[in-house]
Amino acid sequence: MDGKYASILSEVILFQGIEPENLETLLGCLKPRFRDYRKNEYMAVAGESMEGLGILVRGEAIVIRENAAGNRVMMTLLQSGDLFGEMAVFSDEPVWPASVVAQQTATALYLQGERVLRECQKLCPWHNSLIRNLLGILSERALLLNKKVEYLTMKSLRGKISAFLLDQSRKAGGMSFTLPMNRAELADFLNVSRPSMSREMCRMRDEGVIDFHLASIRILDPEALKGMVE
Amino acid sequence: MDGKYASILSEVILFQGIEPENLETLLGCLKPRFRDYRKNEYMAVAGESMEGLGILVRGEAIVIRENAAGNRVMMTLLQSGDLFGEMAVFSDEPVWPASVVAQQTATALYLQGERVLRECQKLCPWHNSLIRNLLGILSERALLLNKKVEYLTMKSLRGKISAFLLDQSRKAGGMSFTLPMNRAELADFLNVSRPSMSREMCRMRDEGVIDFHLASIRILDPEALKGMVE
DNA sequence: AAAAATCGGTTGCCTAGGTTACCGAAATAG
DNA sequence: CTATTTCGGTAACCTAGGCAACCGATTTTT
Repeated sequence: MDGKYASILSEVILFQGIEPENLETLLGCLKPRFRDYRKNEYMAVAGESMEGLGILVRGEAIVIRENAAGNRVMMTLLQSGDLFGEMAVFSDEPVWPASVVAQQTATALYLQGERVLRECQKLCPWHNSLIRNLLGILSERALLLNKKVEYLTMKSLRGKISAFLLDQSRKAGGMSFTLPMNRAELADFLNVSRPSMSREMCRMRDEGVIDFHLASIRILDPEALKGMVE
Repeated sequence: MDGKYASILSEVILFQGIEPENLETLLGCLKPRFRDYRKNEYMAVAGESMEGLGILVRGEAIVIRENAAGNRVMMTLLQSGDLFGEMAVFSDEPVWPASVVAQQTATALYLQGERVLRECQKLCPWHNSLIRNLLGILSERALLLNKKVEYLTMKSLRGKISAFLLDQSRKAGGMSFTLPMNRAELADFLNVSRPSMSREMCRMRDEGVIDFHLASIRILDPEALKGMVE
């Protein structure tokens, strides 16, 4: 196995809890295929059948959705160490749900789904860690998507903002916290227009429910905010 | 192990590909906990930490989301043999993402996440099938949610309808197919109001893009429909 | 330091689609 | 066979929020 990417691979969440020396053995079992890409080259095309679970080990790539009309929407930015295709490999008919395009010269590694699932000849315990990690990753992904569906499902803009802020405050463990993204990104995440969101947030501030300055938010009236959800 | 539910358990997707006689042994390994519920009893409360992956083996239950204001939204109807909590058990902090309420006298079985992941003493090969099934189920769930996010993200009602119909026709493998749900349910799924959806669908029919009568749909101009996505 | 880009707030205008309410057809019950 | 319920379509009305366009404040580039 190419040792060039050892330091990156040991950082990959998929291999968490597996010591570097064991990782080498495990990779021997998994027999990954490496592939290099040029800038702007398609690493995966939505709808085509997939070879295996991808791990980006060098460079950057974007996950995009292209609709019939042809306009691209960037969904995720992949960086070195990130996984891609993890949702689709183990499904009934493994096809890429989105396209992946290299943003620079990049290298990816692919693990065949079958090889990941099959117990290796050596019955190595690391294989078990791998599957456990995979289940954890998929669970988190599904929960995140579930959360997103919740936000998107609310009919009122105020409801979306309130739900999001309450979740953030819960995560931060207090009434004051810093937003993890800027306004444009947040508006995009909640699937609303930035000016509308800005307008609504200011209204909420005028009403004394929240206070904020740029990315720092403070919830003044949590109960009122809860009442605004839905 | 209680053999009373053997016939139901062998039908559960989680145990697909495991022969009934082996299933018994496997269950011996997994040591599930059975629990009976009365009608309207809470089987799980959103936010509380969970004991394990649930399988409904008798009766019916609903998965509900209750917001701060207190109004309930039914998310899924669980029937005998259905899984619940599969997204959360293997995540970092396993808490119920939604509440589950028995609709009738019901029985559920819980599998501890740890016991599912841990290789059993007998190194049984069925354990492997179990994990493989689990990965498959989680993948499908995540993909479904992904699809739903796609629909919800479209800003125009026409876009949502078009995307949905194109997906359905792809699934059916032809330009004529039958909708899997009625108007109210479809409107709910796409998160729009029923009258608005009806209005838009009729417009699309007037324009000659689609034709329909109740649940049977026929796409007349696929290209035009694709152009309406996004 | 000047120029350019990024970011967040603000305004006015306008329309997509929500809401309510009603109707006829079909399915189901009694 | 009548009564009731469910389902889908229709119309009038109205508003939440999208859009475009601008501004001042920061930050980054050169």
